[in-house]
Amino acid sequence: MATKYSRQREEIKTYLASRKDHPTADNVYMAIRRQIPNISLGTVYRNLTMLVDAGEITRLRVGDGVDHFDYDTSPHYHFVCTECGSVIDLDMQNIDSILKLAGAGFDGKIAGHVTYFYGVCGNCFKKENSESN
Amino acid sequence: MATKYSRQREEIKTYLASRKDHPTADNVYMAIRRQIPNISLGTVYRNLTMLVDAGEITRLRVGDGVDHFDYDTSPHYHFVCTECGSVIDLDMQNIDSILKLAGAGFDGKIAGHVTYFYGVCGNCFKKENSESN
DNA sequence: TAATAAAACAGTAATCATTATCGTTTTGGA
DNA sequence: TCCAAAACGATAATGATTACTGTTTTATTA
Repeated sequence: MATKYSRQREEIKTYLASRKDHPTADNVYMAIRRQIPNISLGTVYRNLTMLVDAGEITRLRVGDGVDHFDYDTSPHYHFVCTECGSVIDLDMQNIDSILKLAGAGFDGKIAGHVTYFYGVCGNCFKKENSESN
Repeated sequence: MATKYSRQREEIKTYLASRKDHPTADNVYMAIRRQIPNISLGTVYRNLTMLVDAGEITRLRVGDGVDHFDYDTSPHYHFVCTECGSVIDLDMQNIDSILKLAGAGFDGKIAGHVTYFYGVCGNCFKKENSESN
């Protein structure tokens, strides 16, 4: 029941805290192997799930078929580039007011919402306009 | 290149048009087998993807690990029940104004957004309150 | 109506992310 | 130091989806 220390979990937290892109389980696995070469992919998955359940990190599902993980658990929104797949934090005010709109005329209980934005990120847009076409 | 008629695809469209829940590929497969017993699951997947690409249906990703399909391609929002997993249409005004909020202070091009709501649906809420607990 | 090439099919194998299992190692309190 | 719980590494299993392959269907043309 009680959670015990593990070096693997600490390294995972440290790594996630150092990134503002939003690594996948495999990204984490590849990175941690530099510190702990024989870490198992299963260990990465298990610890990521533990940290999500403990509320220490957030699991992001942006429709690309792979889970991303975010050390920043404060409420904020994400942008997904349809060109390069990168997931970027957005600096925007919160839009929980849409919960009221959704709840009007609905007979269940709305607890929250998932929103992400998509389009072409600044980098890809620059690239497109500097190519010979 | 040209699309040819297929009875399988027609049955899939007819089935989807008849439902307002949001069937998965496997739901469609099970249902169509009553009409075409030896239809292949691969055929269902291939046709669903074709219909999505043609803009005749919409693919819904609500974070449960399975794609759902919607015959209604008009812009609208969905609610996902965290108890029973059902996906329900919401009757609410559009919230594309959040695109402006997201675009302010972002250097890329925002093309759209994905939003869904979650909580406990009316049915599950009723059940919870009629149980002896 | 017969010939034919493209499209679609059924059946099945492969892929990919994720979870489960299992025998071994580590942790932390007695 | 002892020991039970927790965590681990390695690997197998799962589940949704996609890819492959030889056969059948569609639709056009002779």
